[in-house]
Amino acid sequence: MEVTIVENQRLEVQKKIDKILCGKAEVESCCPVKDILARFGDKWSIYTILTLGKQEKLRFNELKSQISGVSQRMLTVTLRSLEEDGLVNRSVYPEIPPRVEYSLTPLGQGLLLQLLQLADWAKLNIDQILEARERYAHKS
Amino acid sequence: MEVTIVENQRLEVQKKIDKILCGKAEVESCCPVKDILARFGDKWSIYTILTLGKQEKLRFNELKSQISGVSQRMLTVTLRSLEEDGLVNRSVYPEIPPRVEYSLTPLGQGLLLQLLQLADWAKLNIDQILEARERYAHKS
DNA sequence: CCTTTGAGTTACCAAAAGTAACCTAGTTAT
DNA sequence: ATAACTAGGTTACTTTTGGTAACTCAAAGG
Repeated sequence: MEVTIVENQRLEVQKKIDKILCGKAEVESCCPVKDILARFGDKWSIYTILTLGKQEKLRFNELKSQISGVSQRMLTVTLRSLEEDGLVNRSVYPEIPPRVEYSLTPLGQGLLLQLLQLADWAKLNIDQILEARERYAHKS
Repeated sequence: MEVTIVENQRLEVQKKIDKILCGKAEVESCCPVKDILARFGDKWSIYTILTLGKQEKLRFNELKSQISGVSQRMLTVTLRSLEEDGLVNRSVYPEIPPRVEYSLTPLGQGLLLQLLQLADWAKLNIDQILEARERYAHKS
C-alpha cells in the first residue's frame, strides 16, 4: 500500500510539475492552471460539485440543505463562479415563487470524476492522517 | 473528448458520493473525508505539495521563492498543517543560522499523485473554461 | 560591537466568509 | 382586502482569515 516515488520516477514527475506550475515565467497570463486550481480549490466548490453529482438536477434550497453548513450567500457566490467557469448550468423558470435548477455541465462532470478519485484517496488514507494528527498533538 | 455521465453510471456515482459525504449523518465525528478535503482545499497547500514534489528536500526560503506570491506567515501556517496531517516531514538542524528541510512523506507523495491528475485535467480543459468565462462576461 | 543569516514570530490592517434581516410578486388562507 | 407564505436570492453588518512589514534569536564575520 505504501506509495513511494522512486528515483527514476522523480525526473518525470519534476518535468510534469514544472509544466503545471509554469516555473519558467511564461510570456502572457502566466500559468492558467494555477488560476484554475485556485478556483475550485475552496471547499464549497468541491462539496457543491460532489453534491450536484448525486442528481441530474437540484434546486437551490435542495442544494443548500444537502451541503451541510453552507450559508445562503456562500452558496450563491460559489454557484455563480462555477457557472462562470462553465462547470454548472443554471436554469431559471420564470414562475412565482421562482424555480431555479442547477446541474453539472459535461465539463463539470469531468471534474467530478477527478474529485471522486481524490475523495477515494482521502477515504483510503484517512486513518493514517488521523494517526498523524494524534502523534502531532501528543509530541507538542 | 466529451465526458458525460450516462444513466447507468449515475447510480454507481450516487452511491459513491453518498459514502464520501456521509449523507446519513453518522454517529460520531461525522464524515472525516469532508474534514480532510477541507484541509488541502486551500490553494497554498496544493501549491506547496506540488512544489515539494519537484525535489526530495527543500529549505524554507527555497520553498518561499518557488511558490510565487506566498507570504512567510502563510507558508509557515500551511507547512505546519501539512506536517500535522503527516503529509510533510520537517527536519530541523540545530545550527546557527538555522537550517530546516521539508520533504513529502510517503503519504504526501500519494496525495501528490492525485493532485497531478487533477492538474492534468485542468491543463486539458483550460481552453473550455476560458471560453466559458468569455461567454459569461459578454452575456451579462 | 554591529551587521548578517535563516526561519520563523508578532502586531497590525485589509479582504473574505458567516449571520441575519430584507426583497420580490403571485397564491392561498383569514 | 390584507396577511402570510413561497423560493431564491441581495444587502448591511460582524467575525474570521489572510497579507504586510517589522521584530526576534544566537552565533559568525568584519
